[in-house]
Amino acid sequence: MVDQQQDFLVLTAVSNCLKRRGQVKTTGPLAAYTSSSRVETVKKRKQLDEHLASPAVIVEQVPHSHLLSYSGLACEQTHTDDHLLTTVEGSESGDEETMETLVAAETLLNMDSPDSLSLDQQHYTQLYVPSLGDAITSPVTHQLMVSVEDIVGALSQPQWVTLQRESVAEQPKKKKRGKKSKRPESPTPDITFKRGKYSKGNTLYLWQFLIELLQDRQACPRYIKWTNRNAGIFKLVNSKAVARLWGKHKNKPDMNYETMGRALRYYYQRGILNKVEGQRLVYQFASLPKDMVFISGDEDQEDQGNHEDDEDVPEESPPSSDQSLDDLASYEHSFPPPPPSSRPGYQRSRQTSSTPATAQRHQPGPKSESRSPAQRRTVLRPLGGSLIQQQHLPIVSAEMLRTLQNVQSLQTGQHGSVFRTAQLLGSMCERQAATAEQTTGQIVTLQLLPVTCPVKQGKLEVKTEEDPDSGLTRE
DNA sequence: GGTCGGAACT
DNA sequence: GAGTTCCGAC
Repeated sequence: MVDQQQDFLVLTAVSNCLKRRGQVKTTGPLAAYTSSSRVETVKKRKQLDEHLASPAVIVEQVPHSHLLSYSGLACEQTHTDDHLLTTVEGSESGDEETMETLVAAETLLNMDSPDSLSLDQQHYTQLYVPSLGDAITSPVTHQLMVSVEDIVGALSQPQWVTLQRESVAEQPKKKKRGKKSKRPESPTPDITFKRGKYSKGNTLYLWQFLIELLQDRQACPRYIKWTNRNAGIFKLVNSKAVARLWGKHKNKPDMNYETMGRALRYYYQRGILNKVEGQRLVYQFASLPKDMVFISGDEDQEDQGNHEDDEDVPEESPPSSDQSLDDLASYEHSFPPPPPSSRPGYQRSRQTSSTPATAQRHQPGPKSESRSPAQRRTVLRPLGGSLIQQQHLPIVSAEMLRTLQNVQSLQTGQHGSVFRTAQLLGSMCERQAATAEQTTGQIVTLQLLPVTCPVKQGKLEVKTEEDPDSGLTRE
């Protein structure tokens, strides 16, 4: 039984990892066991014990299953389908309101569903180590585009990077007319989030929302896109659509770009955003989470400082800014939000999180508070050491590796079964890398493949499957 | 139509 | 506190 539970320790983490990556669903006792609900942990462990004799986990590819995680729904496809059939409420007349009836928008906006996990919860993997007696909440790193080396290095690196200001932004900002703002500076949040900060309501701040969109293949680059991802510069390709989505998220049906833009402008004062002058609808994050997921082809080719990472061709031609909001309809109909594992900025250590602004405070340079427009120019450092991998090659989740690290830190004698499992998984990753390197001739990051992990009598069997995306075949 | 920031408001 | 709404000016 101990071995079984230890295997579950690994399987739980693996399952969580895969679910966040949107590649799997879990059913059976493990699905419950891997719930992030701490309250239910003990109860579910009992369920686990009762079901250990039966096949404990089914891991399989689920199209768009990450949408479930994104919206905090249970990882059941049937549930998904039901949800996808839901019609967004508040349909209004007029062409611009077409999007209001779109299904996927609600999915996006269900990010703050009361049923959804808090961001904190989503980013913690709960490991139950029977021999330790208590549930251990292990901070996990969600990093989709990373190399193994980067992952290792990341564990001791700051979670936010301060972004460089483009040269165009070095121009002194024109002095605004009128009096100096008497509005008190809202204190820039500290670099460390208190756990549970987002648990109430799960409402995203606007900057978080934008980052979410920038990591969503359906929104980026269609409605919002990077124009220079290394500098954190993005453009609201379809400002109306973005504002509409924001309004939907905030339950403000009258939201428009003018209003949303005011909120964005307040970010100037707080050092969260900069305006890229001379370019309409173009803003810059003062800093970005290091676990940003950059969607392939979401960056303007002409604006890239570094083209090494741009072998990807945009999947779709970016629309014009005045693109009909009907386009948003197609987006929302097909909207598959990114898996939680790719959620930005919320790379939680045990009790920390951060806003871009707060991260900046930890960088050399002017304080983010009370900065003059000229002071807003962010002191940049290159992102060469970033976790963000420059090439979009097969990857392995950092969470997975973290899990392996956690497992491997255990005592061999006490957790032999866990060790064996970790070794098995580790060797699987190595084989993936070797195969990929042979195929591409490049240094390759690892991608965790969909795996089938039936538990039989306390032993883990891992079968890899062909990865339909990479074209690489594994044993 | 985008941008800006003050002011009052939620 | 973090926007939202409205506004006049550019």
